[in-house]
Amino acid sequence: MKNKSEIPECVQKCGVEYAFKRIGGKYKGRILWHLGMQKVLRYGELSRTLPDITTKMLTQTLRELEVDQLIIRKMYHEVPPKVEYSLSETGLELIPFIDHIHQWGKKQLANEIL
Amino acid sequence: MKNKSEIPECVQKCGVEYAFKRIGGKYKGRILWHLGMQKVLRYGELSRTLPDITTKMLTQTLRELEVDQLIIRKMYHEVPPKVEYSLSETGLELIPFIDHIHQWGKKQLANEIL
DNA sequence: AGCAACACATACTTTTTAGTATGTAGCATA
DNA sequence: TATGCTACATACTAAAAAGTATGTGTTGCT
Repeated sequence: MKNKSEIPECVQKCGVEYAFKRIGGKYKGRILWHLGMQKVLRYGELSRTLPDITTKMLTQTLRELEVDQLIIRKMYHEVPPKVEYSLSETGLELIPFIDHIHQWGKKQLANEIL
Repeated sequence: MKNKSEIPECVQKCGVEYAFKRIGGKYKGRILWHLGMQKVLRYGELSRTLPDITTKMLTQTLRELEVDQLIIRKMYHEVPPKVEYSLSETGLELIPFIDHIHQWGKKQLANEIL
């Protein structure tokens, strides 16, 4: 499987495939979820909220989400710098689904403990 | 981050984190989706439905889903062998959400083309 | 002059995930 | 005897993702 033309059309056009590529990263779901709850978060706030994510991965993941237009990055030209992240329109549309999956996950976790 | 005890509690208990681990693989979403539509599929049928997945990855992914109790594997002791896959109760609960994300993905794909 | 504040960047290494190629079982049919 | 059918297994390699450690810029404060 070398180039795009060799991949069957049905695969390229699959919404599930496409969606999972955009939100399937290790941390993307959680970042989107927190932005969905808090509306606006600064870089440092996100970092403290998700302490297991290294700054490298946090920055990288935020960039990907920005390029994919799921989040909006607003920077203030101040010193020390200030950057705020929030969901875009498209990102907002994902919140109901992330909520669904969150409920499901909580339920599963609860069952595991029993 | 070496062992579980070093990971903050809030992270371990996060339903979003947990859910993405279960269904976040490269192919898991699509496999679940197809099983959701077709109810029951044999190994070969799945393989033909998802031709870009190698047999190694298909088998491996199906095993993971089975261990996670999202799908059910039913084997018939015949020659040549016959194995049927279907969603479990828990797996079924994911269908509305996969449907949601499928709609979202289709919409995004449509926008991209314009 | 030195340090803190904040949001990163970068080089390098390790780990994880996926791909390639080939092999297996057991029976039926040519 | 050879081949096909089906659902895999396994060894090895390559690629992708993540982790570690360290560095950067600007300004105000001490």
